[in-house]
Amino acid sequence: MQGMTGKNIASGGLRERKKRATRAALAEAAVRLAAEQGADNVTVEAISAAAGVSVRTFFNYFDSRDDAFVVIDADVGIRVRQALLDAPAALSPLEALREALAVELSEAERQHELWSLHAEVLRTSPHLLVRSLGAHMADEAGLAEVIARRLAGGATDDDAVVPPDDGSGREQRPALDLYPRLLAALAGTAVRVSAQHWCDRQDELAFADVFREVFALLAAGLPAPAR
Amino acid sequence: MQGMTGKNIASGGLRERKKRATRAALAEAAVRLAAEQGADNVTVEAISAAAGVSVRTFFNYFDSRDDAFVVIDADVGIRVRQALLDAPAALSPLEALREALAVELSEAERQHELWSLHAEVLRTSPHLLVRSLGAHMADEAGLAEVIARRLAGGATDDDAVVPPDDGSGREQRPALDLYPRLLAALAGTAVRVSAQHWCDRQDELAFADVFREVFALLAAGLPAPAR
DNA sequence: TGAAAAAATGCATGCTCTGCAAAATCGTGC
DNA sequence: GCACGATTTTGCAGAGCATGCATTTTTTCA
Repeated sequence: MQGMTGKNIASGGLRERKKRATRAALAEAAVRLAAEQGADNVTVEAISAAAGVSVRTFFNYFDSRDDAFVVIDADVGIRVRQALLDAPAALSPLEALREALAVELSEAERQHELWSLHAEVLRTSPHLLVRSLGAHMADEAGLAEVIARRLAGGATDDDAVVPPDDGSGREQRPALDLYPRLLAALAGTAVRVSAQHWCDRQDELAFADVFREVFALLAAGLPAPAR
Repeated sequence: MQGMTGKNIASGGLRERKKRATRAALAEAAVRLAAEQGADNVTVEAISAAAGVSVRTFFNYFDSRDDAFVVIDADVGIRVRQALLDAPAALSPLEALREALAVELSEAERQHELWSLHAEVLRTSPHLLVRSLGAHMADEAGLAEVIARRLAGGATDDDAVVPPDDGSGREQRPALDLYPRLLAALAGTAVRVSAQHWCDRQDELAFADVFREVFALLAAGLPAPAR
């Protein structure tokens, strides 16, 4: 494996691919085991064994055991933000938001079985549902930032994806404006509500369609940006 | 428990009052300690000691250490739901919701210092912020249920407060309608966004006022119920 | 006051999570 | 191919979290 002189294709080096694989394996193992025997009865040891790594390695990938149940796809947040930045300038912030999320949700529906199990796990252990909800909303902050950037006037300087908040909380940010936050909150709300609704009537409708409907309902009243 | 010589006044027996006090003491101790030395460096032992109870007792009140940082007021959810049920029938669901929450937020502002500390703790440890956000949203489900009841036609049969979801998840509920959920989600969103905004411009504005403004912005577009 | 109910406590136990250092693996230049 | 630096994995030890159970203390009410 030497001649890899120029191979930073889609996924990046081999090392990174392996990391993604390991992470995905851990997350999937966690969800499957939890669906079988209940999340509370699944130890980190069992998850690690199922994924073929050591316990210590598990904690190199997840901050806590519950994270493995909650964070199925670690960088969905990054992808959405990137999609927002890449969206054609002609789209209003709301439209761009709607499209970016709809695409992401359609993608998720491809792995229908895994997400179904995930939903079941969350349904049977409210403790994890709370964590999941919280995790979703943590993304809203990053979303608001990107929206603010877009509103501020494209700022196509680099289009480098905004990294997720490192969580240190050190850096005092310049007090985000209200409107971007409302947009982000609305988007998050739409995702959440449609997820709930979709979970109830599972298989009857396409997730993305439910989402578009809910999004439209919520968005109908938001005043247009001042610009 | 038949005698009960007419003493179930506002606070209910002495026993219950003591429990509330202990719980409050633990929560306050947790927040103060966390604000001082960082949440990560606060052990359950320290919290328990500060509140004057044993470690084992701590876990009789909170399911986990983090809960003590997050759940400052355990039954705010119950109060809001009760307020919704008690609200005059003349008010639209949105108005009732807005008033109930505004009252609650004003109450919270009375203990301004404690909430300030709480906000600081959440700001400095994102881990807890996620939990807090999740906890808020767990309330939305209960809220949606009460709203649905109100929409369904008052149903003043008993006006007994709806107990918080026991979290067992056993009972398959009859698939809540979409509209109540949207209303609940909107309310939760308003609380969250206004809390964020208020945290940035601390002391400049009254929390309740920010909330009303945000609520109005969000509500402006929600279509009226179909009935 | 005395008995029943509820709460607090101590103890034992298993699991979670972190820091540290050694071993295995990967990426790269030669 | 091979060696060297960088990254990742792993084991181990230790602190802290969380729960079940039996016991003691407190509250309630007759």
